[in-house]
Amino acid sequence: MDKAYDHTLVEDKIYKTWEENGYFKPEINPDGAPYSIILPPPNANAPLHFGHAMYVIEDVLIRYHRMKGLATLWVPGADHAGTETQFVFEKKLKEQGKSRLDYDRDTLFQMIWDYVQENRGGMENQLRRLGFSLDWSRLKFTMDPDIVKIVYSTFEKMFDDGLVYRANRLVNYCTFDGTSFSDLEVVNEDAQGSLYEIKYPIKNTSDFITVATTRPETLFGDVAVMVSPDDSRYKDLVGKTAMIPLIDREIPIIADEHVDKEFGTGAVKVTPNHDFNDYEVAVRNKLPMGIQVIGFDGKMINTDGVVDDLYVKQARKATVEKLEEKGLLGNVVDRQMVLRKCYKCKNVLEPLPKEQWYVKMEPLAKKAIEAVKSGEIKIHPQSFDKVYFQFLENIRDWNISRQNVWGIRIPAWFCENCSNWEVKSEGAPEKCSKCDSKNLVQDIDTFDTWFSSSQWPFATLQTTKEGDYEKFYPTTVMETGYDILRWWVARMAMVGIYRTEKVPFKNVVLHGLVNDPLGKKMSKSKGNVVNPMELVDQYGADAVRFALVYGTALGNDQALSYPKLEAMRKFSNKLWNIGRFIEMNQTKNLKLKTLSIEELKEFAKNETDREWVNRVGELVEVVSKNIDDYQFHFAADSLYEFIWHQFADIYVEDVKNRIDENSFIILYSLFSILLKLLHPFMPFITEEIYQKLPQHGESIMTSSWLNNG
RNA sequence: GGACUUGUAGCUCAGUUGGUUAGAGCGCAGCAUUGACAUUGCUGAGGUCACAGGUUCGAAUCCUGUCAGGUCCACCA
Repeated sequence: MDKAYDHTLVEDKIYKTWEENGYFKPEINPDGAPYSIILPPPNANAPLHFGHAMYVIEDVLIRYHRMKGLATLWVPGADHAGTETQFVFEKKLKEQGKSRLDYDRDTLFQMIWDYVQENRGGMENQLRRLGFSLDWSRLKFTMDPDIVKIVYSTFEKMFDDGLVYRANRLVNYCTFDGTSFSDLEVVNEDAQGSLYEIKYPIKNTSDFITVATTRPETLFGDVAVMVSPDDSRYKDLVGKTAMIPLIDREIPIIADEHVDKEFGTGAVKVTPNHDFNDYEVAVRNKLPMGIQVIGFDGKMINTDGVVDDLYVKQARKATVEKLEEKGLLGNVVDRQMVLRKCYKCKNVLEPLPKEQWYVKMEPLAKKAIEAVKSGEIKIHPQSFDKVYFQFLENIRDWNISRQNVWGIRIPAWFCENCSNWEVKSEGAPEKCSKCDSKNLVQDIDTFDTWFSSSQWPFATLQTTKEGDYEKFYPTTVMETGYDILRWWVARMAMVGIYRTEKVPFKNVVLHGLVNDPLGKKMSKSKGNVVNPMELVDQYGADAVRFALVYGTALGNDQALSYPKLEAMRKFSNKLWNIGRFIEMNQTKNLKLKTLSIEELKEFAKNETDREWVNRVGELVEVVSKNIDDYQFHFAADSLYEFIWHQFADIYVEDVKNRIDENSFIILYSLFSILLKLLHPFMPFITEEIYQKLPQHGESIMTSSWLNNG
């Protein structure tokens, strides 16, 4: 063995051997009980970030259970990531001076498809470089035809069950990305704005009613002015007619509970097409919805020529100026307000009326809540179950339509003759089931990516290999970052239970975020993103893996620590040199032979040796228990402290001075056991040492956790 | 407004059902060693465990409150 461990000579070579020998497949333990994890599918076209490197936790679980003899299956996959990918692709187009609007739907889709196919391999090889023992023979992509088929059948079933419906409501619409979003994709941001007072003339009088608004440009879509029912100032005006300034359209003055008489002027304009609250007010008071005055391209429409074709921001300025000219503008005061922004492009979202597909969530949520309350699904750490319940208990219906081209197209057809919607999972319907018309047009929208990913556990297992679903579903563990508990985990629970009548996973294990060395969230815009692969190059995959697990309790965020990475690199070197010490002594004609803990208890005659046999025996228990309890940092900490500061510093130093045939066999046996205990965390170096020393099996990966060999 | 989470050594963090003298890595000081160790070993300094109460034989740990950071949810136009 070389004097120092060099990971660059080891890792790729070993991974290749593992993969070629089929060690990642559950079939290597054909008689074992099933243990399964579905990898949260990374975005197919993007390189991995540190969140993905945290999947090391899954590899620890898989490798540990594989060594315990279970039939372990870890299914890799890739996500088409609709909005994300189209966003990235459009940015590329923009660099070439193009936009999505320059292409027809099919061409654009094909371009993105090619782009994603080109990039897919990169992400997959990065998962390999991290040493993840994924069964690549079962690799799935969210756009595989068999997956799409399942997604379609779920949609059709939901439609038939009345859980999917089409409704014309206000949606969160991004006029830059050209699509609507669900409530989860809205980012609320505090901002400084202005509250404008605007005078609305009262019909047939010279009086005004003054409303306060942050959005003067939407007044063209007003359908009423409202006041609080118990506001004495306006009592006489309720029931009268006001005139919308600049266009002199007549609207009623109404009273509604929604109004806070202390706020602003106590009078509010009602614009149902451009404000969520106003929409509800209109429904409640049976008011008309009025006209849409902001288009889907972000430009004003239907303003009787006053500000038509101006973008919202310009329109606001222009409207205020025109109001001022006419003497209809009152005070303008600064106002702290909340802007609802697009999570992706950070522009302000417009509430706009649009017909979309919705999933009725309440019945689904009920069962998902029950699954956790009954303990059928366990969340680790448990404190996150509150977030889960909070989301599901207050859930609103889910808008699953996206106007992205990149995505799974919704299998719904509109009858242009009778306005009926046909939903068919297996190909276009020949004719309308209501009126027999053949004039059917498919919805151009695609599914929210999370709609397909909500089906991932059963969709993958139903399409990997014959018998997988029966054997491995429900999966044992779903491990992911806590940041997508609501986006993904809760939705998988709901849709999984709906489709399979079983929970999709028995345990949810949530890890924290990896922040930059200063503890700040890594983000491209801040420019503080560290590529995990560079650290793998520098420190080795084992050191990176161990550093991510060591010293951080499950579910807690961690700051990336270079000193810790360096410490773990040194730890691997320490391990290497214990191996080297053994190898060197072996050349002094000492026999290498490995015994199990039980055998060693018989074999060890002197008291010191017996004590160390017992201590290693205890460590086996501690590490096993901590992995069983998802307390990975305890396991890692115990291993680090014992191997270095007990085994190497004390035991090896002691044996050194009294080495003989028997003590050497004990030393070597104990070391072999330590290598195995460490293997789930540091797979490459433990394999390399294991194979450098004789009397071992062909791979530590497939060796037994408790029995030696 | 509601919820969650964090506050422990100079820095980054562990601290498991409350239980001797509160730990690790890095950093710092001193000594030793070229050995299995591109080093390592030994010794040491460094902590009012955010603050204030309370429960207890005993609190970093449990309870209440305060302060500070972070995150999420819901929000008055």
